[in-house]
Amino acid sequence: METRELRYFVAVAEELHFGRAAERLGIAQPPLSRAIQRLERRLGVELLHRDNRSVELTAAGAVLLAEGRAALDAVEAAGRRTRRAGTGTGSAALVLVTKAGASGELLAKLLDAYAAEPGAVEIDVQLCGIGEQEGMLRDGRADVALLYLPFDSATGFDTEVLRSEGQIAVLPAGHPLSLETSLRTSDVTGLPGLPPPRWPRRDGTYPDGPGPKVRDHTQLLQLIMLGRTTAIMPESLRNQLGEKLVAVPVVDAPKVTTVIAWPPHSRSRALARLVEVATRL
Amino acid sequence: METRELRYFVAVAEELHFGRAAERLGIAQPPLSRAIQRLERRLGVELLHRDNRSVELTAAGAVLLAEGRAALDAVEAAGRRTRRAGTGTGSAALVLVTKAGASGELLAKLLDAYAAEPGAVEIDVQLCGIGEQEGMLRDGRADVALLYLPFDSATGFDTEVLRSEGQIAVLPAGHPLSLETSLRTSDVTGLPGLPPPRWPRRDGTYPDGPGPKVRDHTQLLQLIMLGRTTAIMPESLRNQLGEKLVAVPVVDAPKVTTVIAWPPHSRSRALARLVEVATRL
DNA sequence: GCCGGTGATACCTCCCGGGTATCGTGGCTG
DNA sequence: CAGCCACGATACCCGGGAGGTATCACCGGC
Repeated sequence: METRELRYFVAVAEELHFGRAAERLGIAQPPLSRAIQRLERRLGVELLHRDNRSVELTAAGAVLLAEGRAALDAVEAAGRRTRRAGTGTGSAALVLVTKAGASGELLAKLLDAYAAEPGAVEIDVQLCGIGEQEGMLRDGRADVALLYLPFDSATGFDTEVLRSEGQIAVLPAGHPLSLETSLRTSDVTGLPGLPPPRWPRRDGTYPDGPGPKVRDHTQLLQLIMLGRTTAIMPESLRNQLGEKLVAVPVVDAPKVTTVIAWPPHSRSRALARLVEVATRL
Repeated sequence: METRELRYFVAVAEELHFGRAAERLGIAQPPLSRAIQRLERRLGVELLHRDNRSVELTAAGAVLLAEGRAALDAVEAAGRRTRRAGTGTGSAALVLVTKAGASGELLAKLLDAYAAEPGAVEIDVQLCGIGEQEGMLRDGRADVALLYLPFDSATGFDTEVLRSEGQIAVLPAGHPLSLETSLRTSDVTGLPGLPPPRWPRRDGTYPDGPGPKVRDHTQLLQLIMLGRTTAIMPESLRNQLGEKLVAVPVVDAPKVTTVIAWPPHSRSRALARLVEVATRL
């Protein structure tokens, strides 16, 4: 199976429409139809059910969509990482990705400690939005990531645990609950007039609900300050809170584990060193 | 990057010889040379250093070799799993792979429990040699595996722990140590006249050393019975020992953990059910 | 019944993958 | 030191297939 065929199939499977898929791929519709037919013939499997009015995935097609995406990511990663390894200054630079707005203190310590190592290479730190890190690691835009379980998913990566911490509720100063010394999750989520914030989904849309839409942490803190919402977050963010905000430990919230994650087949010397430094912190 | 180019590059990188690589690929040498040149030009990176007498990998080439193998496995997996999903009886059969000679008792319980579930699909059990399981899971020949840590590596897979057990030393009956109630690793490995067995490597060759070559567990037990070697193995294999063999716990040997492992992007209903049943055992 | 949208087919072109023949270059050997 | 040989690169040719345009076949809706 060639990657071109996979790309074509994934496009059609996502659009469920040959015309739009062809447009997205920058080719005409007939070659696309033929390519899919050939693919089906070669695999001996019906991938799409064409109903002369609508296109839908068969069970086999759903499998190929999931597996094909993963395979395309792997191919893309191979290209990107090779390019980076070759065009670099000789010693390949590493790309580390972490969530924008996450506690920078751990990252700063890691970068400092690594830079002090002999033979340290340049590390390119990329900040990205919620849930993007896994994709970047998978398709080669990044080599290593700091992930926060259980918010992020580290499935398919090798990981080392760096830190585990509790969570705090962030409340506007003066709120009745801000006088408590500890809270439970249910105390915070069910507050009348303080609905939980709504984070964007991967496709940029927001779930329905009464809470305010937020895109990042500063926005969120601002909204809490204004008394419009409240939130539960890792306790290492406590020192990023301003004057008007109060943090109260939430005893039954799940622990947040910070891990350093990398693709399992990585064999880079620099990466191994970075991970080693991280675990020694 | 097309998979054909990746296959070509991996062949050359493994052979470090264009002629042999071309032969292995079933094409002539000139097209192979051109394909590699084009790949290098497109990536803008030198992958191989041709010295008019020898071919060697550059740093970027080494990266592409590792990443390319992974990508090719992913593409192959996509094809195989799709084929299986389509040509099956409708409800896709799962392929479970485990080491030949491993304790079958846990597997039997798992298969029985799963078969009793409503909507259970047929499970094809494949036995394979040492260290082959990861490859089979990676390239789609299998969907799920029973792995034994720390012997096998589960990096890159999702896993659930099924069991953890100690290890025993297996000695010929009558051996002085067989009267002990517990041993340490160093008691067993340093025995004069009882060198540890040699297992084949992935390429079929054996490491050097005095011990006898073994291919599987029955062979190994036979050799222990003959007083030619001795071995340390998980205690669940105790009930496979015959008359002439004695098992003694090895207190400082690492615990052996049996896990069920599957590729992280699997979304199959049947697989999820199987894993759920396994964790309930 | 006509129209519009959709995927499939027919047919053409041209690029590129693959083949054979040959060259250029070094290392090895007699 | 000359000739040979091993090996990758180059030159040139051919055929298949990828991609384009024009058109058909089917069917739902007004």
